[in-house]
Amino acid sequence: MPVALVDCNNFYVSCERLFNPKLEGKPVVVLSNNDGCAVSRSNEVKALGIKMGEPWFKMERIAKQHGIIAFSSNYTLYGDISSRVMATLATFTPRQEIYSIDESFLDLEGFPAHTLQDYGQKIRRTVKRNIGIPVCVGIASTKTLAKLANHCAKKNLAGSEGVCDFGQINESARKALFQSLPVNEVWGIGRKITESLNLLGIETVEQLRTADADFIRTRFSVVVERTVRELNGIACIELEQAGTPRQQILVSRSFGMPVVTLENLNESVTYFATRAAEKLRKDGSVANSVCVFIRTNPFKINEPQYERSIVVPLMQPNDDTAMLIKAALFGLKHIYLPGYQYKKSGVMLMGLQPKGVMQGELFDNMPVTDEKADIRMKAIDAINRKMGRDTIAFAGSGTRRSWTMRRDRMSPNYTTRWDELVKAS
DNA sequence: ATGCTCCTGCGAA
DNA sequence: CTAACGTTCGCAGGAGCAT
Repeated sequence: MPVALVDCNNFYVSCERLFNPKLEGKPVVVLSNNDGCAVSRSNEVKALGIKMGEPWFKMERIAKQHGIIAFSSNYTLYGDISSRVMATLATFTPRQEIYSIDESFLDLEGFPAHTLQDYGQKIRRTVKRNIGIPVCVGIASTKTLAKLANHCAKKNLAGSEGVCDFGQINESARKALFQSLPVNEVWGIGRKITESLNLLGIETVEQLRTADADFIRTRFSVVVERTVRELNGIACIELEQAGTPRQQILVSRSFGMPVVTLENLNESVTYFATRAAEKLRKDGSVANSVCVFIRTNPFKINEPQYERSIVVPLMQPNDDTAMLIKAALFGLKHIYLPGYQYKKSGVMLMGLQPKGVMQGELFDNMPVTDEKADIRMKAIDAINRKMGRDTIAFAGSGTRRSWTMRRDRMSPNYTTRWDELVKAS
């Protein structure tokens, strides 16, 4: 019954601080790709009123004023730290769901109820000692409630000291707490649904919990109905353990500067298709179609706008980079129009299925694996894994890459590159 | 009336 | 100096189509 949600505090900022302790106590922010928006904020930055997702250029003035230190996002570093945290958390439960780069659900079924608060503290201490990352723990009878409990732990509500176990608070305290929490704090209740709920007079978590589930289902959806039931302690959302492969793979980026020519778009699309194909093979899947899209900058309202995508079916379900690039470029040629300032492109692999058991209708449409291509891609993957990305690349992805994203504020890859670690020290 | 595929909207981190 | 606003994934529901 009981489940814990462990969530790292200000995760990307905490990763940066791990290798640069001078950042402790200072206002630190990590920016999204292309140094665009704030995606992780230290408590000092939050206190300055800077919101999640705020564009960097809008906060630059206040940032200079208060000495905010900004980093480009270093996903190689965060991914590596994340896997260490997750491995540590795995030792605390027989069943773990890694929900995101900085969050994990732990099944605590069978653990004595009165020991859970201490167990949560033990988890915090261990992660802090072994990895150095601060985390908060929420414990409750459903995943939705555990998320909410985690929020309370983060805000230090109900005297939680980093761990909040809803099983340990009495009914009247729980009610008061839920009445004080706005409904948008609930997992699954975003901007739009909050607006609609507010129009119906539902503004607090307690009001949503006591709402009529059938009414909520007809007025909203089965998803929101499940949320209401979960708030009442009825588990509707299963713990998902790793194993189910992805159904689609998307690789896309905004460009550091506007792109006009088909040649440059070709380069970017070749590069993205290459990255996507690597993920596909890592999953052990094949794709049956490739979607490619391009678009101008929607924030430049005075410039002519254009956005288009196209799906290119493949003859056979496939995981060969060369074939996927070919399909993507074929699609791009059809949707490209000259004369626009393009800001972004992307490649999506769709109709994914496991490579091993590609089902065919007996004779018709039987997938034939191209063994030579297979061996070629395996060799390239192995070399790039060992020697670094793009040691062997497809020529079409270019070498100057004028379109690559801005990353002016990168920290070194402390844990994955010896040379960068040495330079940093 | 029923069952599909495709597309869009929404939410999450 | 200016201009500068993320990425990736799954799910549900409705539209459109075929049967």
